[in-house]
Amino acid sequence: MDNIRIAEKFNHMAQMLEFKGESQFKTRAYTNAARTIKGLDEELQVLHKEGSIEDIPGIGKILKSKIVEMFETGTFEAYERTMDEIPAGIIEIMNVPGIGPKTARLFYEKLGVQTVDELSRAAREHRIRRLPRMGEKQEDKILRSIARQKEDKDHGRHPYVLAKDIAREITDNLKQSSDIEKVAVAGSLRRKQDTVGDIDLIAISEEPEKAISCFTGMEKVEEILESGTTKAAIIYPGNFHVDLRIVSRDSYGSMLQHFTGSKEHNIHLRKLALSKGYSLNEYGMTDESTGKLTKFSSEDDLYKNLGLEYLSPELREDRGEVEASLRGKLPKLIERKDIKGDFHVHSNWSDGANTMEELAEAAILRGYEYIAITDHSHSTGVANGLSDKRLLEHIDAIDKLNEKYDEIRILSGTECDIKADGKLDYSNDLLEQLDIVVVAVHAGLDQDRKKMTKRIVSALENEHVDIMAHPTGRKFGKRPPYDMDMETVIQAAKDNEKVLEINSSPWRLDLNDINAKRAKEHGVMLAINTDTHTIDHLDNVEFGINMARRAWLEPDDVLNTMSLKQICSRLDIPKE
DNA sequence: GCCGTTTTCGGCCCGACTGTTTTCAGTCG
Repeated sequence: MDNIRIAEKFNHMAQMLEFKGESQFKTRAYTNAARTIKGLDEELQVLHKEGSIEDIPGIGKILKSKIVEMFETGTFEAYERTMDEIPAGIIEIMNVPGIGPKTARLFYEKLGVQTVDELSRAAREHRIRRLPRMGEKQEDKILRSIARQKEDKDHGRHPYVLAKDIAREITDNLKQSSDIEKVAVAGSLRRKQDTVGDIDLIAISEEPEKAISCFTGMEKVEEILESGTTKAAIIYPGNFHVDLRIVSRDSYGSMLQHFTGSKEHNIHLRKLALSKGYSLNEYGMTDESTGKLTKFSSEDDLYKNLGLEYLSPELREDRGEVEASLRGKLPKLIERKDIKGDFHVHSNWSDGANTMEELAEAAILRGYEYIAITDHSHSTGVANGLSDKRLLEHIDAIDKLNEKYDEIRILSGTECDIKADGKLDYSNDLLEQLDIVVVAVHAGLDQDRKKMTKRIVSALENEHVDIMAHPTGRKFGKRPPYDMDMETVIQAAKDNEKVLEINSSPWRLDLNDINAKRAKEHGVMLAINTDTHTIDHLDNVEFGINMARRAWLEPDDVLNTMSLKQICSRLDIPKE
């Protein structure tokens, strides 16, 4: 049982308890514990051996005993008992937007509805409207929600890069309006999460109702979900749920902070405010004893008033950032200007679109000191992987290219396949001739956890290997991460002094923030690579940096912030 | 179910919008 699975069980338990009508505080305890566990830097199994599970905030005696029970049996008794009490489809019904535990329970008790399909039928047959507090509109709303959910394969989440473009289009549109003074992106998009559920925008306007109708009246709006005097929500093409909140100038800082979240971060701030005698909301801070409201026009002022250093949006996940800020121990997050090169780039020797020259020139344009050309190895036949003979020619071609350029050093490399048995695609004799060896898994992705973990670890034990590329193999909308034990892989990287990649492709972002943070905590270095296949991809480094910042990475945690000189000495590459 | 330099009991973040109501419960973020 790893942390992710334990967190999932607790989340599921919380939903079942909600349905049963248990105390909201009890269900919240499960939800909080699940969230905390997901963000842990250590496996609970390890913490258990150290006897420190109960030190985790939000986990007390009872939840600890359930975790231990899961180590032994894969589940816990209360969970199984609750599962028996509740029809399996109920949770799915609660996941339909607009339907919460109370409504799901009402449908179950009065109509016997146990699945989403049965709910759909009940709505079509107009049986819903006969229930208390239900009507025609509710039936419509439920049917639309179910339809939207069905056509949405990605469970309402969109890759950051797509959401960013949509947000740009909408904010550009709103800026045209004379009733809107300023528009800003908030929510998970501003926190630069790898995927975002919906797009949150805030706008300053002295004419809120005009601003709202400008938003809901945009040409491409597919559906208006809600439209009030200060807030509206729409569906935009591509199944994007977009929220807009209107704010006056003097509360802008409070509102931006509030709608940037995360929810958990905000809850933490409000508790902190309460402990100082203030109540915090999206309009400002109210002194509990005098009732006086202080508004904040900037986020900076708000954080200062709470006794905190300014927190970058990427950190606002309640993963220890508030405590770190109180102690003045916030990380100095990595920035794009810190990046001095790229270690994962493909040329037209394998499946890239550009020549080595074009790649070198593009890297020079971006101010890089070095770039590694890492074409595929022969097992990846579909990508025109290099045979042993072509790899030697590849090395020669790079040598020649280096004679041409003074501004940049081109490193000879490979993205070498880790075969199913953990052996590498090239012999050690060949690998030794390269400046840098990046390894990756591309085939045989359905191996079981044990095999996959062993396969990766044995590659990391090879003395010539430098970097493990896209370590979990996930691709948004295509495939989940392959099954492996991240704890063991991170430990192997540590023991063998290997670097783990943050792959910057917006469809991969692998490692993600949580795993990258774990790697850092274990003292493993990371590389932010782009996996470039056409020169434009070099700019995807922006997305990798987003992940790195969310993982609390500082320049010293990242290999490609080093100068060429430092890289040569670390990787044992001849200087000329 | 968790937690505690006011508390081992009694708290647990805060507000907008909708649909159905004639004052509010439910949901969401």
